[in-house]
Amino acid sequence: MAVTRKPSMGRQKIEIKRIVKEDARQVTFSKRRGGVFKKAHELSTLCGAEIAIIVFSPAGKPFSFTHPRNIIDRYLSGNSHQANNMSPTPLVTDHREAKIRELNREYTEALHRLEAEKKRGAEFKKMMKENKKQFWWDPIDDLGVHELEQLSAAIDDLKIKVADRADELLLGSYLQGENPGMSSSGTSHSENSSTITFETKPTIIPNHQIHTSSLPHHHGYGADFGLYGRNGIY
Amino acid sequence: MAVTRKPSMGRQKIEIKRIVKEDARQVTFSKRRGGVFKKAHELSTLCGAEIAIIVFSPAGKPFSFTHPRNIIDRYLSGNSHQANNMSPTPLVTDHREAKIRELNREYTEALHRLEAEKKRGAEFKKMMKENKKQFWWDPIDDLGVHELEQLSAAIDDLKIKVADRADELLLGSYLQGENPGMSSSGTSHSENSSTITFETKPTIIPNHQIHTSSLPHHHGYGADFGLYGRNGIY
DNA sequence: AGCTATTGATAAAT
DNA sequence: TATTTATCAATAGCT
Repeated sequence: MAVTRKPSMGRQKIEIKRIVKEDARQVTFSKRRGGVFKKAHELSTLCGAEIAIIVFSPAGKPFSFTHPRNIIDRYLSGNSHQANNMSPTPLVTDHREAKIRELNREYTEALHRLEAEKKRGAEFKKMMKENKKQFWWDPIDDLGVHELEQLSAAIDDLKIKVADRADELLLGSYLQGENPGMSSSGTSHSENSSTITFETKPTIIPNHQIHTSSLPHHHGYGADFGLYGRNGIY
Repeated sequence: MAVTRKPSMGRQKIEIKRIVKEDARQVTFSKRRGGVFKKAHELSTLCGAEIAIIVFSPAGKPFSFTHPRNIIDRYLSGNSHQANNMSPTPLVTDHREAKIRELNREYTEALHRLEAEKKRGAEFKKMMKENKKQFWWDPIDDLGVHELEQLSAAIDDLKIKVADRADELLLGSYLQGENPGMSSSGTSHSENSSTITFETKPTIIPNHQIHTSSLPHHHGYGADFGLYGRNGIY
């Protein structure tokens, strides 16, 4: 029954000017943000370039992409503490570090929750799998991969966000002339992180290398730029 | 002269992996850098989003793009002076690059797998829909997606919460020695006014100019960017 | 979220 | 490094 035709206008040319319709703007933001991040990833991969991007959605939500990821871990791991004895403002520094610890706690908590959610997801898939015999083909393992990808991206986002902010805080007190020295280089201690799955390592506070994830978000080293959060400084 | 016209192969599909040929890599970098910047510009213009990008060419030259222009500057002008004369440590750099390649490989691999999985998943869904009557239960449209969506929502909440908290911390610590009369109580989101909001307060002095090197700078769109050179933070 | 028709980006070749 | 061409890839408008 050739009922409704669905030719779709396809892509139409648009002018590059603010999209007025709130709804469409948000949608476009999401789509294009992904596009920019993807392009950034390709650029860094193809050319071995280091790149970092931070973008705030029209609603003020922060997103970031960096490649490669790194450095932040060291700051979070606590290596920087030794340098504090010559910080310009001990009180402020202490205060900041307290904040950071608190942040880490929240972060860890969040990761734990995510871990739980993840388990639930696994259970679900397992359940599904038990019924696979009824199908001529078993798609179970593949289903949800797309969703999981999103999950992974979300987790990475979270990690980066926290890391970035914490890093910013640290930089303020850490940069006052000091040499990190870092004798123990953070080696990839990761148990061969699988590709797609999300590795949630609830370990940020300890003093050693930590999380590594593999999807879209990474943090660059050296080129760290900090900036005020979405609410600016007002 | 009607020479044999060689219509050019036109664009060919390429794999996202490090381009070995030095020249080609540099050319691609230039082209794609421009592409990414353009995309960033469009994103910010279309959606009123704020964005900052910093990228180092394979040769180590820094490029940047930001919109609005001064987000980064504000941060750097207040904190970063003197941050860049630290040891670059070539050894570390080499190690880093190796690490980068490894990450890239894993990432690309992951993407490929995801793409394949997605495709298979889609086909399966389609097939299922056509034959769903044959099964005692249709897991595709119900469970899987629904569950995962909830999960995703939960994650979003966490992300927002943590990000908000981080912002609050950042703001708080920063203001400590600057503007004590600032209350962060109702800093939250206003339903709308998604316009660019980063202006408002030029806090801190335009100490300005950290070291922008001799940037072969941007695409002309947005702005400039300060940063700690790639060796800055070590 | 998925789908197409189009526009836009760009690998090759010059 | 810039231009041109032929394709590939991103995405606007819908559902």
